Parts: sequence; structure tokens; C-alpha cells
Amino acid sequence: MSTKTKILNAAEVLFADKGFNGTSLREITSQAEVNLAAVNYHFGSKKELIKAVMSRYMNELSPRLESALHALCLDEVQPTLIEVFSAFLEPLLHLNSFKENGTSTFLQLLGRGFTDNQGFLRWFLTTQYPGVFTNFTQAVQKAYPELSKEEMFWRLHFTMGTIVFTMSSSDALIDIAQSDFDRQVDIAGVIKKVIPYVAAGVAAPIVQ
Amino acid sequence: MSTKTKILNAAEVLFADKGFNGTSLREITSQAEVNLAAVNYHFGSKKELIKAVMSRYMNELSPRLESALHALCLDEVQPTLIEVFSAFLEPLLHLNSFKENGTSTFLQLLGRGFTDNQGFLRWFLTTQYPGVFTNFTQAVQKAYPELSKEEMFWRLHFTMGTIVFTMSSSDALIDIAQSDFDRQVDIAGVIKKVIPYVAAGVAAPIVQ
DNA sequence: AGCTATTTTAAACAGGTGTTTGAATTAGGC
DNA sequence: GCCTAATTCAAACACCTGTTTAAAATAGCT
Repeated sequence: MSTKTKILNAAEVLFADKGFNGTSLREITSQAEVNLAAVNYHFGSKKELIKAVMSRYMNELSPRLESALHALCLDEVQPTLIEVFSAFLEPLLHLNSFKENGTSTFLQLLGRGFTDNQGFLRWFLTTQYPGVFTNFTQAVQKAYPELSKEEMFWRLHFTMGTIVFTMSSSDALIDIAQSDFDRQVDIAGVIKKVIPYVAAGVAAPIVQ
Repeated sequence: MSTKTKILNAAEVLFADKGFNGTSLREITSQAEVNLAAVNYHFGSKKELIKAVMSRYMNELSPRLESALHALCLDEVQPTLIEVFSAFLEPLLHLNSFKENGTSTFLQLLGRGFTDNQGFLRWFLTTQYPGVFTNFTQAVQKAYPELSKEEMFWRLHFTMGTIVFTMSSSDALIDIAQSDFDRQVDIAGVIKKVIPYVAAGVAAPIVQ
């Protein structure tokens, strides 16, 4: 395995667990069993390493997600919001076959990306992968045309918050659920639980 | 104004803006115009300062919130979920008269508290202010008795995620909304928008 | 083999972190 | 005014941060 890959593999689990700011290059390189200077040699800087970690997942996810959402838009019948959000399920779970615990790791990274680093990753994702966002809003628009652009803006950010926050602490939540309710839950189970919630939230009646 | 208060005032806005890990004691003390050592003299450590910042708000918020939720539980008629979540509105907005931008600052701090520091603040809040949580779950239980304990656990965490994530980036979102939709929104407006969303999410039909 | 370009290595760099120290200053009670 | 306790202050502490350097090792190619 190349040094670059070793670094990426070590970095992604540490970043997901402790955040980008909370993980030092020394932790990453010692976990990856490579020299400290290797990060700057292969990636240039820590910031570029963060981008590389995210890109590896986004490049795997975004084409599948875009086409799933695009299919809904092309369809003749009006999709339900449940169907729109369910379109995320397969592309997200596919990350598990791409990499062990890939789904969980990616969603945690996404959560970190929106809270750490005063949102430079938010900028990176929206500018580098705009197709995901436009296809998504188009699909929601088609499922719920009465929703104004402004109201949709807010509700999609509420949805993002639900997902991102839940997933960034999904490990802890799954542990609690297992000890308190004696129920085996995995990341796919959590996603299936969250879909009706966000679909109902976005579909909520509009109040003036 | 006492040194202690000067530190708390400077710390809370810096913590809200840049997170707990992202704010150094030197930034805080120079903003507060006090000596660097004052934090350790008056609070003992940075961790204790964080607790003190949160406690100042929680002590102001929790009695009002608890009694508002408790009133719903004592009431004879079954409350709607909208009413349950609306019970948060007055106590939260009261923080604005307690302190300028108090509502926004507190909610941002809360968001930081659940993502920074691998959740030591989550532990602090749930153990120091358990009344808020028990009253809240009781009120939701009364409004939606069909919801199983496990399903409620998940949906309340989804709700927490929605609130916490939205509020931790509320300043950025309000800016975008103003430039994109030319609409004046404040923190109260955001809260009023999020209530129907989370109420509908919690009320979503249960799927097996 | 020999040469070149790539990669790895240990060491140092410059700067930031929370915390502690001990002397200097201030405040409050008599 | 005096004495004591509380507070402030500049300086240093020990450690961690991302990044850079220049020498050493390795790899690939003719």
C-alpha cells in the first residue's frame, strides 16, 4: 500500500473521530506508520490532506447520488419526499462496499466539515460538487412544488443539520440504543429511521 | 465590571464564533483586557471556564424552560407537538433580555458543545440539568403517546441535531437568506421556522 | 553498473498552547 | 497608617502545532 493511501486511511478515521482541528499530523503519521514529513511531501499541507480525504469519498458518492436524484426529476410521475430522501440510501450504503464502515465514516466527516474550520469545507463541497445540490433541490421542488424557494432553503438546511449532527455522533447513539433498548442498530438502520423524519419535516405545513 | 465577568463576556462570543478548541486563552484575555493568568486564577482551567460560560446561560434558561414544559404535562388537555416545541420559544427569547444576542449566542454555544471536545459538554449538561430533559420527554410522550420509547429516543436526537446544527451556523444562514431572498430574518424568525419542521418530524408516521 | 529522480528520514524551525510562578500591586478591615 | 488577604502582572515553563530542510535511502531506467 502506498504511503499516500496509508496516510488517507489513517487520517479519515482520526478526522471522523476527533475532528480536523482535533487531529494532529503526528497522530496521523504515527498511526499510518509513515514519516511525519510525508504529509507535506505528498499533499502539500494539512488543509490539502483534508480536501483529499473528502474528495476520495465524494468522487465515489456524487455520481451515484446525482444520477439517482436526476432519475427522479426525469420521471413522469411526481415523486414523494420519502422517495427523494430514499434516493440517498443506496449511494450512501455503497460506501460500505467501497470501504469498511465507509458510510459511517463519511457521514461523520461530513458533520465535522460543517462545524470545524469555520466552514471552509462547506465552501469546498458546494463549489466542487454543485451537481449534487442542484439535483437535490430540483427533486425536492418537484415533490413539493408549493414550497417557496426561501422556505425550501431553510428546510433543506434543517435537514442537513439533522443528518449531519446525527451521523457525527451516530456511534454514541447506537451504543445508547443498544444498552437502553436492547436493539441491534447499524448505520443503515439509523438512515432508515431518519428518512421519515426529514421527509415529514420538509413536508410540514407552511405557517405565516 | 469584575474581571470574572469581563472574561465570561469575552469568552462566550469567541467560543460561539470559533468553538471551544478554536479559541485560545490569549484571545479571550486580550479581548477582555485582562491578564492572561486571570483565567486560571479565577476559574482554575479552560475546561472550568467553558462550564462557567454554559452554566451562566443554563441557570437563566432551565427554570423557565422546565416550568413551561411542566405546565404542559399538568394540563388536562393533550398538547400538540407544536405546543410542546413552542414552549421553548419564550424561555429562549428571554435570553435576549438577559444579554444582548443572548439567544443566538447560547444556541451557538450549545451547538459547539455537542461537537467540540468529544462530547464532554453533552455529559455536563445532561448530568447537571436533567430536569430539562425529563420534562421535555414527558411532554412529548403526552403529545404523542403512540410513539415508543425507542422511536422517541431517535426522533428527539434528530430534533436536537436540527436545532443545534442550524443554530451553530445561524449567522451564516441568516446572511445567505438576506442576500438571496432579500428577507430580513432574525434568530426568533429562525426558531419560528424550525418549530413546524421538528414538530412534523417527530409526528411522522412510524414505519416498520 | 551507473545515473537520475523520487521518496524517506531525522532534525530543527518558528510559533502557538494551557498552566505555573513569584514578585508587585491593590483592597478591605482595624 | 498598618497589616493581611485578594488580585494583578510579566515572565517563564513544558509541551504541542504545522512546516521546512538537507542528507540519506530507494527506485526506475538506460
